[in-house]
Amino acid sequence: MVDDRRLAVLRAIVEDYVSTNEPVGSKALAERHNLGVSPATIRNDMAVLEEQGYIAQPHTSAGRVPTDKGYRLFVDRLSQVKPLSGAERRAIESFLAGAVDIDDVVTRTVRLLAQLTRQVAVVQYPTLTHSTVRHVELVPLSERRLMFVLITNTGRVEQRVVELPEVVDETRVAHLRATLNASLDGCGLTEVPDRVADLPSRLPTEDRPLAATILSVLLESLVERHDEKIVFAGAANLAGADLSVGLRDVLEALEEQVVLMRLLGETSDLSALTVRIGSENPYTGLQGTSIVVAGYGSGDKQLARLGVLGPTRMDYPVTMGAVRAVARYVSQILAAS
Amino acid sequence: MVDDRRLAVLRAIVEDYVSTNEPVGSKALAERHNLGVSPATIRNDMAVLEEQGYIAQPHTSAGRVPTDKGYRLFVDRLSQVKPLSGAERRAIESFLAGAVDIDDVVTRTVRLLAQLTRQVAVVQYPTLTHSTVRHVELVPLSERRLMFVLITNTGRVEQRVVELPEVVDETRVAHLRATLNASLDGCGLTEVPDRVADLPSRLPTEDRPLAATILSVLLESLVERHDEKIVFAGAANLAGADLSVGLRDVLEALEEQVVLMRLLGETSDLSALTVRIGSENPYTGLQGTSIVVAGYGSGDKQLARLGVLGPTRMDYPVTMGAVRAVARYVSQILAAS
DNA sequence: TCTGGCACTCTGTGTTCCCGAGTGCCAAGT
DNA sequence: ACTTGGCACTCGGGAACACAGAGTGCCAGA
Repeated sequence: MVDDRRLAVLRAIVEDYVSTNEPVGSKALAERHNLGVSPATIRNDMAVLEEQGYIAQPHTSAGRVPTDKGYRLFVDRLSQVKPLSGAERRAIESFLAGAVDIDDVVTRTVRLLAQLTRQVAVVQYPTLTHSTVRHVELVPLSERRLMFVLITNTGRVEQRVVELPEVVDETRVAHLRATLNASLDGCGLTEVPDRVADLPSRLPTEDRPLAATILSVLLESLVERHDEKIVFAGAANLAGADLSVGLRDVLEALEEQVVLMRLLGETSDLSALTVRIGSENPYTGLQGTSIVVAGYGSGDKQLARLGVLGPTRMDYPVTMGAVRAVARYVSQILAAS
Repeated sequence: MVDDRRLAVLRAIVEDYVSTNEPVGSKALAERHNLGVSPATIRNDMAVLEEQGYIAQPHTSAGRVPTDKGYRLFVDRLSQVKPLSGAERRAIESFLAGAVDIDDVVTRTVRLLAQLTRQVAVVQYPTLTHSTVRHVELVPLSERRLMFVLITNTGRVEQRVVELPEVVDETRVAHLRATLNASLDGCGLTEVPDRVADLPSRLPTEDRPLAATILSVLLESLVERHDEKIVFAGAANLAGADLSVGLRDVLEALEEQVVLMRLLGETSDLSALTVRIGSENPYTGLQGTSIVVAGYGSGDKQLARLGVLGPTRMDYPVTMGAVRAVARYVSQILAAS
C-alpha cells in the first residue's frame, strides 16, 4: 500500500520531469496527479525515494529529479510501451515500402526513426554472419584485372577489384566462376573459408595461382566487412536537448564506428527492447544519454540492430514504441524481398 | 599608398579576429602588427573601412569585426592559399592509399578532410554523368527474379532486383546478357538510353517483354541515382564554434541531401577553389557559415566535388590549402584505380 | 596626412538584495 | 502507525546598481 504509493510518486515525478524539464516539487505533484494525499505526505515519500537513490535534488531548495536508477525502475516496472497511432503506422509502412535496395532500406529507416522519435537514430547494416551466398560473379575488366562480386541473400553486394598474376582468358574465368558458384551457392558466409580451403587442389595445376589470388581477396573481404557499417541521422535533434555532458562529445561518439558498434552490440537480448540509461553506459562522453535498441532481421533470424539515442530525460514509453514498431516493419520488408 | 595600408589593416583585422575570436581594436592592431603608424591613424582607416562595409562593430564601444564583404576581399586579394606541411601530405597519401573500393575512398576522404581542417567535411560521390559502362551483369536469383548489376569505370556498382514477367531459363539470360554488354560496353551513361532504345526490336519476339522489363529497371536506376549521394563528417567540430545562427539549423541543413547538393553544385568553376562566404550563401540556416569547395576527378574530367563547411570566421588560407590538397590526392587515387 | 590627447559610450562583471519555491521537521489529528 | 497542516529555513535566480576597462570619434597641432 505505502510502497505502491511511493512507486506512483516516482512514476509521477518521471512523467512530470520528462514533460516539463523542471525539477518537480511536492505541491505541483499533489495538484497534477490525484494521488489522494497531501503534499506533506508526498514529501515524506520523496525523502525515502531520495534515500534509496531513485531521485535527487539539484539544489537544497529545489524539486526532485529522477536519477538513472529512478529511470531504470520506471522503465522496468512503472511504464508500458506506448504503441504508435494508426496514422504513424501507415506512414512508416508506406515510407519503407518504397525502398529499392538494402542501402535504401537502411537510409530510409534511419531517417524515419529520427523523425519519428525526434532524436538521433542509429541503424546497423544487416550483418553478414547469418547471410548466405546467393551468387558469385567474376567480371573481367581488362586482361589482368577482374572484378569480384559477392551477392548475399540479404541483398547486400560486396565487390572488389582483383589484380591477376597472369593474363587470363574468358574461358578460364567462366570455368572458375562455375566452380566457385557450385561450391558456394547457398553456403553461409561463416562457412565460406572451409568450403574454399581445398578448392585450388581440385583445379588443374595451371589454374591454381589464379584461384589462390581470387580466394585471398574473397576471404579478406569477408573478414574486413565483418566490422559492420552503422549509420545515424537526426543529429540536429540533439541541438536543443541538454545533455549533462557536452554536445561535442556525443557527436564525436556518434562518428566513431567502434563506439556505435559496441553501443548497439553489447545488448544481451536480441528479441526484446534493450534500454541503457545514462551511467549504465560504459562510455564517458555518453553520460547523460540513453539508448533504446531493438534487433531486426528477415525471417526469424536477427540480423542486426537499430535504435535511438537521446537525453536521459526522454519519453521512454513513446520512444520504445517507435523503435519496436520500426524494427518490426523493417524485418517485414526484408523478409519480403 | 594610403589604400595599400588600408588593405593591410583589413588583412590584420581578419587575421587577428580569426585567431582570437574577439573584436579587434586599434591599439591591439598597432601593437601586434608593425604597420608603422599610430592607433589614431588606424582608427581613421577603420572608419573608412567601416564606411565601405568591410568591417563592422558589434557595439558602439567595441573593436571591429570583418563583414562577409570584408572576408571576401581578404580571400580574393589579401591572402594566399597555404600549402600543407610535408608531414600532412604524407599522412594524406598513406591514409588514402589504403582504400579498397569507391565507398572506402569517399569515406576515408571525408574523415580525413574533417580531421585536417577541424571542420565539417562534405564529399560528393563521383557523378555517373561522365562514367562509362564497364560491364552489365544479370544474375538469376530464382525462376522469376534476377539481379541486375551495372559496373562503371569509376568502380561504382549499381544493383537492382528485377521481378520477371515470365519464367526464364539460363540460356536466354545469357543471351540477353551478351547482347546488353555488346551494345553498352564502354558507352557513357548519358548515352545509355539512346543505345538501348531499339534493343527490343533487335531481339526475337519472345524475348521482348523480358528485355523491356529489364531495360525499364535499368533506365530507372540511371535516373534515380542521378541525384547524387553526399556524405559528411566532423559535425562534432561545429559544437565549439559560434555560428551566428543556431547549431541546429546547420545540422539540419547537413542532413538534407538537397541542400548539400546545391551547396556543392552551384559553384561556377570546377577546376579552381570556390569559396562562398556567409550571406553569399542562398540558404538561411547557413548564414554565419562559409564553404570551401574544390572539384575532383579521375584524369582530366571533373567527376564531383568536395569541400568543408565552417563558421564564417575560419582560417581561409589553411582551409583552402587542405581542400585543394585533398582534392588532388583523391583525383590521383581515382586515376590510378 | 599623421599623431597625441581627451571626453564619451558601451559591455561585461561583480555586488547586493529580495522574492518565492521548496524542503524538513514537529506536533496534532485520525 | 500514517497522515496532515504549520512553520522556520535554505538557496537559486532575477533585478538594480555601480564600476572598471576597452574602444571610439573628434579636434587641434605637428
